[in-house]
Amino acid sequence: MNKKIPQPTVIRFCSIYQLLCNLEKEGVKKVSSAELEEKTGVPSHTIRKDISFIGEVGNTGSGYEVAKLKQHILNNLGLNRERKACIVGLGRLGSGIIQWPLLAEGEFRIVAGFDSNINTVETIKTSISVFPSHEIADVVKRMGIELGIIAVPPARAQEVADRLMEAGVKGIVNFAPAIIKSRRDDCFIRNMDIGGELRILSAMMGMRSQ
Amino acid sequence: MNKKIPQPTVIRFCSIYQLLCNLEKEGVKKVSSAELEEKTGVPSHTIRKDISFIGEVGNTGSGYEVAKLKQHILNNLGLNRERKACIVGLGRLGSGIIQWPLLAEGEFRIVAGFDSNINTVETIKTSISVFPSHEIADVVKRMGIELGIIAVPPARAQEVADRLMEAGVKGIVNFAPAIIKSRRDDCFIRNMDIGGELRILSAMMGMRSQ
DNA sequence: ATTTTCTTGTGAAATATATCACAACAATAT
DNA sequence: ATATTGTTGTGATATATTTCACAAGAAAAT
Ligand SMILES: NC(=O)c1ccc[n+]([C@@H]2O[C@H](COP(=O)([O-])OP(=O)(O)OC[C@H]3O[C@@H](n4cnc5c(N)ncnc54)[C@H](O)[C@@H]3O)[C@@H](O)[C@H]2O)c1
Ligand SMILES: NC(=O)c1ccc[n+]([C@@H]2O[C@H](COP(=O)([O-])OP(=O)(O)OC[C@H]3O[C@@H](n4cnc5c(N)ncnc54)[C@H](O)[C@@H]3O)[C@@H](O)[C@H]2O)c1
Repeated sequence: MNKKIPQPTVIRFCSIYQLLCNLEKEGVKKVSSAELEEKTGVPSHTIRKDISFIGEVGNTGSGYEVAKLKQHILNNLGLNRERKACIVGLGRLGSGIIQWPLLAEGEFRIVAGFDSNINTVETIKTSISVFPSHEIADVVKRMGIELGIIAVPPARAQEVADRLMEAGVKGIVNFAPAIIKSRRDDCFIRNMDIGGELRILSAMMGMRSQ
Repeated sequence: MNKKIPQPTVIRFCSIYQLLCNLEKEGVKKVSSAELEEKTGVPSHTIRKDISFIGEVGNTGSGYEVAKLKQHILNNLGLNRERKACIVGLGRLGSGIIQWPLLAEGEFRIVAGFDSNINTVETIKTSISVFPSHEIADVVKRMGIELGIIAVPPARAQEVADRLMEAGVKGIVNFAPAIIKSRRDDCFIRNMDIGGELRILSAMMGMRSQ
């Protein structure tokens, strides 16, 4: 363990973590790599290899304890403290998302919203604080915000991302159908675009092989 | 060209396609692999290697014509005809998504919605047809629907996916925070979960290296 | 006309990831 | 007690992907 964890492994861990949360809610106590394969489609030897990067945590002969494996992933992925997030763009999508200020299983909390339209800022009804977007730098630093969610029109996405990075945000989820680039090697970006996902599916369908 | 296109290449093409659409709207006519690197962060040699899988399309010395490269990707990814999609789960998220029946740049059209709550089906105000979810198999076959979007609670996601696959859907975008598995090798699944994306960012942040 | 500057396309090499195969051990059955 | 079955963890191997390096050709400059 403690070697560098491959990126595909990190991404699978995040899926498996969600699965473990759901299993725990169902009252499942133990799970084997074969059962995880059955539920995720990821081959059991890949799952075991993944887990080997974060140390021995299973029981030879009887598999993994759900709670223990979950906690182990939590610790190794740095999810064991709540991180603060903000959202930029309070239109239809953004104002929907802030209705769930707690995200994932409570590992993230949206604490601030921004919009360039002062009218939106003044009239929106929400439980979190909202600000005009020229206050991004101030508020992000003051509140210790580490993550940003972008829900502005595509043509504005890169400039908003640049501002968030400038303010010190270290991770960005972008909902705009625009490819935005990290200009800092200490900030990571994930794009979430339903159109893009449909294109990927469409292309895979045309090639008949996962 | 015409070899099997690697999956990471397919995914990058989908990003680059969106970028080319946006560039075209801005009136940009030509672009080089170095400029694409500047805009996406993907190294120029990777971009050129990717493009080499779909044949020669650039001009030595002067780069790529935006319209031509875009069309070339469109053809090779099988995006050159509109595909029909349906959405299952017409709650807050699902009823929001059907307000945009045309997705991506018009390559996809949502033509039907389903919900298990008959009251929702009867009262929802929308321009697309809605049905109780026991009619999934019928409607999917009748309308020639190829893609499904899942927006039901996580505990219901796998059963809905199974029904869609049974009905003949070949690609699924899942918004529920649940890992769902394809039980058929001719159906592909993409999960879109903001919580999962935040976890991935969080993990990357903890490891300081993309 | 000739030189210089760009740029693509692609085999070859390097790196990263996934798969295999099995020793080691625990649980269960006989 | 012993045999059988089930399961993990991990080196070794195979496969996939990325990066490199440069020939070849077009455009621009001189
Ligand atoms: N709504 C959806 O279901 C959906 C689906 C797919 C993609 N998207 C994408 O998500 C993004 C948001 O969609 P939407 O429907 O909420 O759009 P919207 O037009 O309703 O809202 C955009 C908001 O961003 C604000 N804004 C604009 N420029 C800004 C800036 N520079 N700084 C801060 N705020 C700014 C606007 O004032 C507005 O409130 C868009 O990029 C859209 O393409 C949305
Ligand atoms: N709303 C968001 O912004 C958001 C954010 C993150 C994740 N999600 C996820 O997206 C999914 C939908 O969220 P939502 O807020 O729209 O939930 P919701 O409760 O508002 O809507 C769910 C809808 O699904 C229907 N449904 C339930 N079981 C069904 C079945 N078996 N077949 C067909 N329809 C069924 C319900 O009748 C309801 O209309 C959930 O999994 C949620 O966790 C939503």
